[in-house]
Amino acid sequence: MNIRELALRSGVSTATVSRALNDRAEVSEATRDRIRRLASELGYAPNEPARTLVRRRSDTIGLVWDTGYETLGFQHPFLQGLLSAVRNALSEADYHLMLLTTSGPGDADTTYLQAVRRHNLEGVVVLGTPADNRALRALAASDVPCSGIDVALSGPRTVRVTSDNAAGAAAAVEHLYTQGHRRIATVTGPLYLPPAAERLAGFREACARLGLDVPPEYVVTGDFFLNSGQDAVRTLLATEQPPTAVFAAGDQMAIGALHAAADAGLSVPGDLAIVGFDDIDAASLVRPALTTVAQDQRALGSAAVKALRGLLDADPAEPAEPWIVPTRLVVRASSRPGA
Amino acid sequence: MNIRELALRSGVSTATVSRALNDRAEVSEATRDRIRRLASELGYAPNEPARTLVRRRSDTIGLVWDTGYETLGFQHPFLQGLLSAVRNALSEADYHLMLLTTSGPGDADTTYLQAVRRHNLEGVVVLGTPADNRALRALAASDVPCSGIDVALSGPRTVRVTSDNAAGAAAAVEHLYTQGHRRIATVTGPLYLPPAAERLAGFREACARLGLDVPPEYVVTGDFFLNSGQDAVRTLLATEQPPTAVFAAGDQMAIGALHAAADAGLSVPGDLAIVGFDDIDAASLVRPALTTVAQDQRALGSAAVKALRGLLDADPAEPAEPWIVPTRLVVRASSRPGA
DNA sequence: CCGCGTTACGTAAACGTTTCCGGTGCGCCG
DNA sequence: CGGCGCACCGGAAACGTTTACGTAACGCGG
Repeated sequence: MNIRELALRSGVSTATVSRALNDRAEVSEATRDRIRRLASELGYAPNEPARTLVRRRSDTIGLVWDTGYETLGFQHPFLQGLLSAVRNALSEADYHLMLLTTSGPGDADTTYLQAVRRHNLEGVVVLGTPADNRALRALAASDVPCSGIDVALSGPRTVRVTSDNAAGAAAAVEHLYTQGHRRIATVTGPLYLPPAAERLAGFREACARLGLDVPPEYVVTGDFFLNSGQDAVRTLLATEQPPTAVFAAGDQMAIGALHAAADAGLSVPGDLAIVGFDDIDAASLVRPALTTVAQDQRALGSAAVKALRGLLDADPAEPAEPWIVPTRLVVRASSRPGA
Repeated sequence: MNIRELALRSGVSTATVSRALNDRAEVSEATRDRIRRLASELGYAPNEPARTLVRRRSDTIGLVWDTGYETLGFQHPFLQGLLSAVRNALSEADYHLMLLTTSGPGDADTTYLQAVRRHNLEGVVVLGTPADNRALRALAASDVPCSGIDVALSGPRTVRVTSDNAAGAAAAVEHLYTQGHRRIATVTGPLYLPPAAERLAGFREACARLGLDVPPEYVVTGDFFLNSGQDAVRTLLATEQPPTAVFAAGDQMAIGALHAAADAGLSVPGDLAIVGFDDIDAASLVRPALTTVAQDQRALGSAAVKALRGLLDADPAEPAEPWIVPTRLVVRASSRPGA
């Protein structure tokens, strides 16, 4: 069932059918309706490859997400929600989605780019992948529009969308402050990662604004994993003036902090309040449930495709400015004395 | 840079170039190498839409995954690993991956099918989506090969791949038995879901084989969410002969069980041992860490594409039998007295 | 030397669309 | 009533491949 057959059955030419299905003006309303009805009756589906061949655009964008769990590095805490959000935002804008891969690490360093060119992709969104990937750098350096969530691409047509890490961290501090805490420590992520650095900056800014002293030993760097949070709190509790609250820049570390507090015989939040970042699934499952700075996954996803679409019909000359989406503080038992 | 231009620069015809790049035999080794070198020099990438148009196959399979977190029903516990595994297995087999969507709930009930036909997809794998979806049923009923992970499609060319739920549950029971437990209860998932039913069956089989009595009140049905596990254990502890161990058919319910035990002042695993199923991220984060029946996500993913490929070049007449991939018991503190 | 099989390549026809360039009718203004 | 614009539609050329078919050149047995 192709357009020719449909044209025969409708008694018109293929040109008219094409115009009818694509809502062109040069076709009478009567024949348009007739053709459409017949098309859906016969279950006609236009052949996309043929369309993109002649139109020279595919209405398809690519999705780069290549941190398999095999690479034991940083792993994005909530891919699932992000992916869902990106998918929905794209399908609302009538785009199709194709997953990209560098098949194997030792492969050519242009694989992403190759795939984009082969399929006529109009842009890509990059998700939770370390930016030091060779193929990714080549892609960003090209003229392909790239929108990275939590990853800073450097290239002529790239844009970064991210949560407002600084404001989120600041909100955490303010929350602890209003709960009466004055000695607040933090455990950070690896500071070469932009989100980790921004969260620390927000922490410092809020403390300064509130007039809180932050002695050097109150800032300990972790690696976003559970153990580093546990270790950090252990050393924090061994200081002369232990903090009464700690802000962990990631939920896994925050849960590690929970464990360290329990090991020390401290009650949370009574003796030590704890706030995390991300709102991963486990945050609401642990006991006490974790207060945390939630990232709005849906907003991140749709911002990423909005940013990408902006890139698509923007002047390639002017650089796009980053998209910052707000966070939301979710107060749970780990910081709420009443609970 | 298309094949014509490449042919001009190579001094041969487009036919020869095509043959050289596709490893056809009717081309001399010398010219083949020359053309390939030139192609990679010029950064030539063949136009996939044009290829699929003439070859009538796209080398692309679709991925159905439409349980947004918005539909508050059952959500697959570990999409991330599965997706990664599927992607890797497919790219190793030189297939491309396209994400499908039914844009909106009230849409036509043939959306998946439409997308498959439009893009010439050769098959789809279905992931963590409730099977009562209209669009999904229409897809399964068609002649499109469908491989479902943890979802039983009914149609002429469908296959289901799943963990060995029964054996996994049995392994959990055996483990508890060798730890000395004789009064073992279970909290199940919704029994209309195949995995939940199979896990219960495995539980019963193992108990029978080991000569364990399973009074009716030892089997309580939950909904895979945390609260149901907590409630279940609360009622279990209120029975005349409370169990000394409980097998929860999902990790979230197992964590709920952990909470209920803590609320009752019971120590885990001393007073009550707990085993879960799935090995979600949180399982290793909670305290005590959860013993659980881990599903092998990588194996599930690659089994799904193997099953699909089997479907592709199998006789459509004979029905494919399901693929069962083994589970692995991960023993952690919640069932190990020594810890 | 003729015929024939094989190897290596070229010619051109598809694949299913979209769109440019027309070409009908028809109404309407002058 | 002639001409002109407009609304509607058809013919055909693209888009970039693959591949069936044809055809040279060449080796080789008879």
